[in-house]
Amino acid sequence: MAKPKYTSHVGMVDILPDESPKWRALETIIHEEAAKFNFEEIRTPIMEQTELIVRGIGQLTDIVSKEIFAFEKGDSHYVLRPELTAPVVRAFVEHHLEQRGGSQKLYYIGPMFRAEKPQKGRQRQFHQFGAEVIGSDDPVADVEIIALMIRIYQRVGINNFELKLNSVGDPESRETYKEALRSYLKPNLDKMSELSQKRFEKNPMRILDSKEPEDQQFIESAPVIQDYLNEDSTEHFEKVQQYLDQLGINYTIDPHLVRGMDYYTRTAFELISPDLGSQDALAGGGRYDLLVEEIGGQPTPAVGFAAGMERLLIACEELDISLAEEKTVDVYFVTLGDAARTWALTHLPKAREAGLSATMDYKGRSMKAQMKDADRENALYTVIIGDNELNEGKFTLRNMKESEENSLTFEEILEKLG
RNA sequence: GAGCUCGUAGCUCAGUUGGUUAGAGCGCCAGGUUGUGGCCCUGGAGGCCGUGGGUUCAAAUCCCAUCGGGCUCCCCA
Repeated sequence: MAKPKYTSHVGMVDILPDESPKWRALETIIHEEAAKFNFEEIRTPIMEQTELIVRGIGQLTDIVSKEIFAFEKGDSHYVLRPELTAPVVRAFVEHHLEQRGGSQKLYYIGPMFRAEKPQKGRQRQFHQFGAEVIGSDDPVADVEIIALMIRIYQRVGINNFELKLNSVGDPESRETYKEALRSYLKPNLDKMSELSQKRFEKNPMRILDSKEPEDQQFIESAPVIQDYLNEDSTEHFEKVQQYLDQLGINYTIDPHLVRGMDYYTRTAFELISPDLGSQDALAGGGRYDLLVEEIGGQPTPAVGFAAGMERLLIACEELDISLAEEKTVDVYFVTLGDAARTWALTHLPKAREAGLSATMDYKGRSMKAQMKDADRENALYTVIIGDNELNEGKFTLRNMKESEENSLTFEEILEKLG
């Protein structure tokens, strides 16, 4: 096929009319379930200051080091947001949302941008929904976040997934653990992957996440963080597990689960789907008790999740779940002649005021073509308007499914369909 | 950043060891029915065979490059 003159950028895809209904259906589910959990929606700009994202997510993370779309204009440094936790926290601090009292329970839906090579379940512009509880360090908040996340998948009809859970500790526990990890890894460091060697000093925990084959033997018998958690973190982690048990939410503890953003503390979790192939993470999240302060606010504990909408929709495809029903239009005005077209144009608003969806042909085509169009548009009814009908004030109402016709006044038609 | 693979009509794809005007199904438009959709029949529009270069009397077909898609590694949603 000859390439069109203009195309969308690599990894940035159009959501076309045949696809948009399922997106809208998914968004409706997210809004409804978030509302049931009493979360409020927040919408932040697509672009943020580079410094916020770098500080918030971490200089050494993959996201910041190689996946950021950034550019300058005048003195301002812009980035297209790669995730929304840091921006939401920025908004929380900037607008003093803590003054609203209680814990802020916020959720969002929107596009994110990461400059990666696209593949299945990975686009450069992709969409996430997510939720954050800012201002509580209670394990109840962690569990409510997880419950909301899972609830949305269940509403959609996706039930086969695995929840992986870990605690990455508070700063104190983490330092002790990192030291233990370093002394364990050090003797063999030269046998490990280049990537792991690079991470050794600054972020040795990410080594646990490595998939490099040469690293595996060392990772397997590495010390686990659970043994280094202090009393507070241990208790928090146990409470989270206890509450999940009480809610009947299944999970597996994965001591090697370390997430890609530096800001996580204590609870970390991921939702994995066997229906996705290589990019199998449906959603992920955790607690980030230090981020608010890092960004310039008062020390404020928080926890949240983010979920990939494309991946959710891929899972739906695999599971034959259809989120949206076939589109229909209530009534299609079929016109014969100019007088009929004028009549139709001026009566469409009346049908719409009566609560019906209503349309007509825009191209002055033959009756047969109009009927065909009405069929293609899944019109429930057609109203046939010609000279006879205009003279008598009665129109032919055709039920397209039953192929039955009645001769009725316009008022009778509205009453019947309304 | 690395690897594999594929680019022929709007879509899904045929195209025989290179050989005349490049095909099918679906979709689109129109007619068969001068006021009736779906089924059927007939016809039509629509392709510089991704792009550029090379080999050859001759290239959709062979070679090189390039761009784009898909998949994979890394990492993440």
